[in-house]
Amino acid sequence: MARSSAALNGFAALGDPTRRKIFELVAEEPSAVVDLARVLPVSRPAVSQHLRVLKHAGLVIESAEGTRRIYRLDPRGIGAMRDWLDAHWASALGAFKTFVDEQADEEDAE
Amino acid sequence: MARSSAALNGFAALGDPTRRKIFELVAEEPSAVVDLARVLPVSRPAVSQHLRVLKHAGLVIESAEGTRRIYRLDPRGIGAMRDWLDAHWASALGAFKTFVDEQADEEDAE
DNA sequence: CTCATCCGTAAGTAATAACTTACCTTCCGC
DNA sequence: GCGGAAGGTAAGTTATTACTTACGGATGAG
Repeated sequence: MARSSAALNGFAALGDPTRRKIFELVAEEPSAVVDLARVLPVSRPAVSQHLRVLKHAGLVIESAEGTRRIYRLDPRGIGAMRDWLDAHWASALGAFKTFVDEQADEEDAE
Repeated sequence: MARSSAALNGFAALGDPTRRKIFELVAEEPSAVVDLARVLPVSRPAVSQHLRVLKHAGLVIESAEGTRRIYRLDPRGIGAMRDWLDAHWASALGAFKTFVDEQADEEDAE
C-alpha cells in the first residue's frame, strides 16, 4: 500500500506547474537547489519545499556533494505512476472502442 | 500545445483524491452523475464540478442518455499523460543506473 | 400539461497550499 | 578558526480550491 499511495501522491506532486518544471529540469540534468532557483521565477526556499514534496512522492532522490545537494529523478516513483496509468489506459481503450462502435450502429439505424 | 497542456492539466486533475476515485469508478463502469454521488461521500454538485475538471483535462467524455449524462474514460487524455511519463521514465532509468554504478565505484575506491 | 428526476451553475465558506522573509546549521577555502 | 556559500525549516500572508446549499433548465412518465 505504501507503494500505491506514493504513486498516487505523485499525481498531486506533478499537478503543480512549478513542480513539474523542476521535475523537467532535473530530468534534463541532475541539479542543486541553487541552480534550479536561478532558472525559476520563485525563491530558493520555495524550490526546497517543492523538492521535499517531490522526494516524499518518490519522484526524486537526493545526494550530498559538499554543501550542495544534488537532486535526480527516481525512476521507481515514475514507474509506479506509469503502471497505474497504463492499466487504466488499456481498459479505457477497449471500452472507448466499444462505445464508438455502438454510436456508429445507432446512427446507421436512424 | 493544446494537447500537451491538456495532458499536464491531467496531473492536477488526478491529484485530488475524490477526483481519482471518480476516475476509477468511471473506469470500472461508465456512470451517470447521480450514481457516482450515491457512492461518494460528497454531494452531487461536487461530483458535477469534479467531472467538469476531468472533462476539461481530456480524461473523460460525456454522452446524453435521456436526462442522464453518462461519463466514460477518454483514452486520449490518459494516453497523453502516459506518453509524457514514459519519455521521462526511460531517460530517468538510464541516468539512475549510471548514478548507482558511479556510487558503487566510489565506495570501492575508499 | 403537470410532476418528478437528473444535472449544471451560482454564491458563499473553510481548508489547503504556494509563496515570501528571516533565521540557523553545515561544509569548504583561505 | 573565519567568512562565505548552500540549503533546510519556521512563521506569516495570500490565492486556490473543494465543498456546501439554493436555484433554474431540460427530459421522460403519467
